[in-house]
Amino acid sequence: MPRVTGTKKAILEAALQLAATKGITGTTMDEVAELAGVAKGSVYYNFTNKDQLFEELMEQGVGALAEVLREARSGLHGWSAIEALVDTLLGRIQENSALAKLMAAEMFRTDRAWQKTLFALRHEALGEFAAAIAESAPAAKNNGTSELMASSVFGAVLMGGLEWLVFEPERSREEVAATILQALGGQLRPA
Amino acid sequence: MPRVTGTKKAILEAALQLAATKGITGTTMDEVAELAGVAKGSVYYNFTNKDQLFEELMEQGVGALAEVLREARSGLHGWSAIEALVDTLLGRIQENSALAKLMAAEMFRTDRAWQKTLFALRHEALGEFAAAIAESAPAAKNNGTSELMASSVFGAVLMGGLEWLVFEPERSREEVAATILQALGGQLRPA
DNA sequence: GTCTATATTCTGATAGAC
DNA sequence: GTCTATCAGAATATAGAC
Repeated sequence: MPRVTGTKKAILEAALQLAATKGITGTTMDEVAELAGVAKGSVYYNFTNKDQLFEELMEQGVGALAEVLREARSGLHGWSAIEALVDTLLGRIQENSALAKLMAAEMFRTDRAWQKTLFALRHEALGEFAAAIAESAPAAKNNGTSELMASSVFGAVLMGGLEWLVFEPERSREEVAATILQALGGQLRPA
Repeated sequence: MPRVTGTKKAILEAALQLAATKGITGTTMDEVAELAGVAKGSVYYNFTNKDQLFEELMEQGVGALAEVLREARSGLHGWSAIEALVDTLLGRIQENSALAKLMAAEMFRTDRAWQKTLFALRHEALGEFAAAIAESAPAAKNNGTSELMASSVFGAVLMGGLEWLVFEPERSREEVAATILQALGGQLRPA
């Protein structure tokens, strides 16, 4: 994947920022062009149509996330791997909250043109969590619930992270990471 | 809150089903009218405009959820209360997956006309989780992270529940509830 | 209360000059 | 590669008959 620069990059960035607050359907190509500082014709020169623009956006974003998670887990095992994944995911949510909002909104949509592409990348990103969970909780591995549990853990970090950034931004990242890990680490259940 | 019946009810139900798959912005008033089996004029007779229709929809849905959670927790404490809340929320997600999808998509939008209304109800629903968590994890209560932890737990159930309904519908509800509770109950962390 | 018909605005997309 | 101008269709909302 060659890195995107120049006009194309500006358009993708503008589209991401707009879609994070207004949603994809609520974002118009006119707005994208204006925020990117180019004419609408240039948007259509770089992307076939609106669907293709947002497909490429999601593909790049989720693809990069999956790669970062893979690196974060490499060499680690069990609870340490889960800690690293949670911390890394939270970091990505902080640095790219626009993409996080977009993912939360799009993750369970089943009517998109790019559904298949997104599903594959989603599966890849969740797979990192599932693998770490299978190591840490053998019971989950045996009855095949690793992926389901991975979704729960991912959801905990995503919702917790967005709660932080949107409603309690005064907290430190360390505090938020620790809080989420406590919720997942059995602190809720008495010994 | 008087229960809504007849035409108004049909319109709200149609709007919910459509918005669950196409999103609110992607749902047109023509489609709502058609699915509800009424003319568009009747939609505008019952609701001032599109925003007001969906505000009422979200208000009813999230309000009912908050009430159900309150009942589920009453009389219970500590981990038992959390178990009951998780199980009840999962049940609501199963029975009303359309609303669950809508909530996931709308929860962190900050540009909606009805943002304030939704925020208050969201806070109310999360408050049930936060209260149970404050009892169960005194540390969270002391440093004021109960609400943040509540968001994480809510996110775990919501994402886990939707993963189940959208991607692994062959599983039983009991199995899903147990899996999510394991993730939250410290099964991931070695003793 | 419900309908049909219509006004008006918005939006995705294209054509063609530079 | 980028721009301006423009079209065709869609979407919100209203008016007025029944």
